[in-house]
Amino acid sequence: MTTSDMRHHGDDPATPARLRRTPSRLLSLAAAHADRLVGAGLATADARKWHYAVLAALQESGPASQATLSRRTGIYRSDLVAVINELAERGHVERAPDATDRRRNVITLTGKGRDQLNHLDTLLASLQDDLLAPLDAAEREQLADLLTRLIAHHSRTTDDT
Amino acid sequence: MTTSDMRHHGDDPATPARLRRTPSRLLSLAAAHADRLVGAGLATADARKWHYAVLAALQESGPASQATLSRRTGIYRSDLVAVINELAERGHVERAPDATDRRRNVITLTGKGRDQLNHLDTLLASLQDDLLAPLDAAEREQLADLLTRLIAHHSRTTDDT
DNA sequence: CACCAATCGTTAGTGGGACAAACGTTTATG
DNA sequence: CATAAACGTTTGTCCCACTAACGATTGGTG
Repeated sequence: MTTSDMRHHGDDPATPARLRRTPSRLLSLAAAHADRLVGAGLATADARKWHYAVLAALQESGPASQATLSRRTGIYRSDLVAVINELAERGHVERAPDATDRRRNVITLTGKGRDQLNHLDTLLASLQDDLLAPLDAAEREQLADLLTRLIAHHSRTTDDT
Repeated sequence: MTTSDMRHHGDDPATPARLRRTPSRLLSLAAAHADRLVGAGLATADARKWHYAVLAALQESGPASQATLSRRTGIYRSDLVAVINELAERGHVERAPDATDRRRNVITLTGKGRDQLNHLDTLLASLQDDLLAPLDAAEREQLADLLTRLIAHHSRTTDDT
């Protein structure tokens, strides 16, 4: 096999013009590249991106219930169960019933979890740098800004209080 | 249920600062919004995004084998089988054995397929417009440019000829 | 206080997307 | 002619987003 069996789904020879510059497609492709990149990087540290999200949330706001973590990280509470399980297995987090509200579990960051978080912080920083390699500082700012605005706009769906 | 059972995974109250501006996360979120938006829109027309990709490829370059379509659209050849099945069911495409190379199937766009493509073209255009609503023309250009460069950069992986 | 609604953690399941592996068939090449 | 490669297909894996339902618990209202 000279040419890789299937190339990394990058941009191919004769991609239809209509697809080539479709914004939603560009977003998907870029996100896919980003996901593969950070996914592979985090796998190095026996972690997935949700692990990082939970650890970061715990450090920044202290112990929390799973429901709270779900809101803070955007992880569905259904999926959070598995994430907490994995983190608990690795000793990065502790799950204990909440004495004051027995419906809840209190999730606490352990010392080992804090170490892991520090590790992931530096790892993530270098991965983001790889990801944005072709862009200079100003362009990185621009991209972050544009994406943030897109997201903010589309987050306003079915809003009620 | 006053507040939706689970909000659309948009940006939540107290998202950790570290996550808030992480480029890979912004990309994923924006892509997710985009995917949901166009996915829902295309569902209206009983289509998925890969349908559009295949139809566009066929119209722009004429009848092709599945392998060729795979290269042009970036769909894995394994997954393309189902896409072609769906398009064939709907009569948008015809699958016939290639007389000159009996390993291949020749996929041909039908009249009905061309109609559907036209429909999807206008539909897609309006969806892209919804997606980019918060950005002006110059910013849309910028975004497309930045994403294109990111993608181009990361497509160069394991290159050999 | 009794009742009902809401919240929480959890299990199970759906559907899409990206991808690997293997297989039978067919074509190209040394 | 033998072997390698290409093609279409099936099957299966992994991750992500999301829905539905349940048992246990708590809070609010009449």
